[in-house]
Amino acid sequence: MEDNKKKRLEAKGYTIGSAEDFLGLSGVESEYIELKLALSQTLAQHRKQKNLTQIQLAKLLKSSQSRVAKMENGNPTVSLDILVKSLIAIGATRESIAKAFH
Amino acid sequence: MEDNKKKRLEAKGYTIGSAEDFLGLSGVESEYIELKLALSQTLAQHRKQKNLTQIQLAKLLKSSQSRVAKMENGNPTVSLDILVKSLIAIGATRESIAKAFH
DNA sequence: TGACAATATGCCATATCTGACATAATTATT
DNA sequence: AATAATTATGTCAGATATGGCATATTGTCA
Repeated sequence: MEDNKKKRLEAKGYTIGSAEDFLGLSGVESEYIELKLALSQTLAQHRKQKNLTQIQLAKLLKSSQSRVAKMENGNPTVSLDILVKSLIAIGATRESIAKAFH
Repeated sequence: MEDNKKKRLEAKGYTIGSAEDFLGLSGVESEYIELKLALSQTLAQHRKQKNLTQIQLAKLLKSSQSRVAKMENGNPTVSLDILVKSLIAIGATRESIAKAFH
């Protein structure tokens, strides 16, 4: 568990120390990150389904393309709040948001 | 809709302008607030089910009693992130978190 | 391959959230 | 009712997230 997983997260900007630290984090923090990634992917799916570019979505959300990119990549500076708000704004149902949590 | 609802939200610290503004907000923002309140209540339920005081939960979360109180009341200065992290920390399953979104 | 559209990354000033503390209000317990 | 225990509210300095811009990278199509 996975140097691969660790590297994937590090590549996205998460700070991860030693292997032990990483294992130690596996409680709350890692589950939270998983949820965030699930929401990120859900957002990207909804955008693509609507044939929108990140720029178009950014305008809809009154945000910027760069932030949309970060949202869709689970960047650590992106909050659950803005992910959920964005999903609502793009028309995702509560049910489809809930699915990401399952 | 509902001076009652408006007043309930205002009492919790949400800034709500004219009735029109409030209706205007009824899209993304109000749905987001509803979700947050649902998570707040879920957190309170879990805490009570475990017979913990807010102080005990605060210690578990490495936070403070006052912040726990705000979490459980849907205070606008509380983020979804911390609500979800707290739910995970208290042992809520992903499924039970998802239910709040349904 | 080159040119163009789309997405990703780094950075920053401003805005928002955080834990903590003090204290008020509410709710048991006697 | 009085006291104690619990929960709620106000405030603030420090921490984190925000949109936006510049630029890099990747993908697409001629």
